[in-house]
Amino acid sequence: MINKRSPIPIYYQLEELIKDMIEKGTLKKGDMIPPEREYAEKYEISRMTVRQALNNLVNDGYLSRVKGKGTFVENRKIEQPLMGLTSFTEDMVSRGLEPRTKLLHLLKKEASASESEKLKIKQGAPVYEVKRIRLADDEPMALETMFLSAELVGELKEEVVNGSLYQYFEESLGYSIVNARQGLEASIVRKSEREYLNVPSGSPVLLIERTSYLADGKPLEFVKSIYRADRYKFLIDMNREGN
Amino acid sequence: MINKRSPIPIYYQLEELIKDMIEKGTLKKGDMIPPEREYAEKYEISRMTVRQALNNLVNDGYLSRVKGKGTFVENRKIEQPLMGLTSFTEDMVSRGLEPRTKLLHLLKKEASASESEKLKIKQGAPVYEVKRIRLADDEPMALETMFLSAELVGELKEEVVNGSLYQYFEESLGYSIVNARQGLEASIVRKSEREYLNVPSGSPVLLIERTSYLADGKPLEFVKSIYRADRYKFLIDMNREGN
DNA sequence: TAAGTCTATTGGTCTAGACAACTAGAATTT
DNA sequence: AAATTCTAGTTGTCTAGACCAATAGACTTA
Repeated sequence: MINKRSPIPIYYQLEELIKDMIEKGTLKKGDMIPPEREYAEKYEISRMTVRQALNNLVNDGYLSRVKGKGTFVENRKIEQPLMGLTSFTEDMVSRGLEPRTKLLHLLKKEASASESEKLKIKQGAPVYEVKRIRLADDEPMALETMFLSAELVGELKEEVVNGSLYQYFEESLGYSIVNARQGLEASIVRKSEREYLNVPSGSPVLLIERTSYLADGKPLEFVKSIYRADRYKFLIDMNREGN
Repeated sequence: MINKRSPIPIYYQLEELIKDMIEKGTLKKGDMIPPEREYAEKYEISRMTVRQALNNLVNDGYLSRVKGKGTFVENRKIEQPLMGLTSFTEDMVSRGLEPRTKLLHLLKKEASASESEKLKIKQGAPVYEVKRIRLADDEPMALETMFLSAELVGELKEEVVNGSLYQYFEESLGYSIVNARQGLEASIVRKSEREYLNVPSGSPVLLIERTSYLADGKPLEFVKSIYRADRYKFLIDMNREGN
């Protein structure tokens, strides 16, 4: 449970413990969590330490406090990593659809002029081009072409490309996307795309281009996606913090 | 400076005190602020109380801490209006185009079921429906239909509707939009829209629906826009603060 | 019945320390 | 001169309390 002799701070251990329960659904939105004093007694730690853990979870949007009542589980939605920027996988799951990916090709090549410009690398530098069909409930949802600087991502194997690349970047490479720029426009499906998307000629599609940036400002990826308009609506919430 | 007998929490007083110095420029970016123990001694308060103040400022992006070195002033977050949410007028200007608006109609009516739901008002409550053609460099760019609760905006005159409504809301009514939810999808232009947008049959269009919320959570407006895909690309930047 | 009062429980603020971990520069040793 | 060690100063973690403020339900009173 909680290891007081661990070099990992107690408040952090408690934080992860509660966060897990929220993410696993043991604690649902609106539930009241045990009072601070109870945590303190149960784990034989100071209440201030409990509060440090809870404060962090409140700041991250997992919990909210009400004086005199208790501390309650919030909608995990707020914790979205980057507003409006979710991976296809997460996006589909949140819509109640089952995501799947079909790899069309994965190739390593020299960066073209436009690719090098987007990724801010030298022309001719090695890049990966990953082209995939994204399915939801086994029906094509989007056609996606992603460009990655080979220097940043190292060797890219087929197994990796079949899953969620974001997860791979975060968990295996330790990269964290902090900025993204997207462009969205409407268009008509091209002939070459029709066979992949399985739509009739003349169908509308949503073109999404995204460049994602790491903390140091380097672009990690450039992605062009073509979404079926009959199946996909791009949703985005925006807000500014108080003050 | 700091009043220990005030009902205002000490940590909050200290917070405001430091925040003021940052905003007034007494403390500049990169400056190291006095060590926690110094604040504690100077104001005769506990170091934990100082830390509570500093923690809040760190969370708000005013300060950053470096273990073993000190606490430093950060670049004060730029007060972005609302990421990705600019008025048509601002949007066009930033693209180097000259915005113009042509009013199609301005009418007051009773809210339909869907309108009342979007605006969170009672069905049958008075709403304004404003339908406008948005032009850029005198060429149609979008067709826009906006719904507003009459109770919130009071009387809406034609003169007002011909300019930037956002400006009117902010400056004349004192409303400030803090949240917005947008949905974007691709479609094919409808026959009824073609004459306004001046595009051939079968042309792709970008449908944008937006609901804007005030600080108290009330929706101020619900807007449906139809943009010409051949002229308009929706651009959005996203970022998350530190972490 | 209705209104007011008490009480237990909750989170909010605050103290006065302790020791750990990290940084940078000074002092020492090799 | 270079490498190592020491030291002062910083933030980070944690304790074991104290009292305040808000809530909700039980209880009392008019």
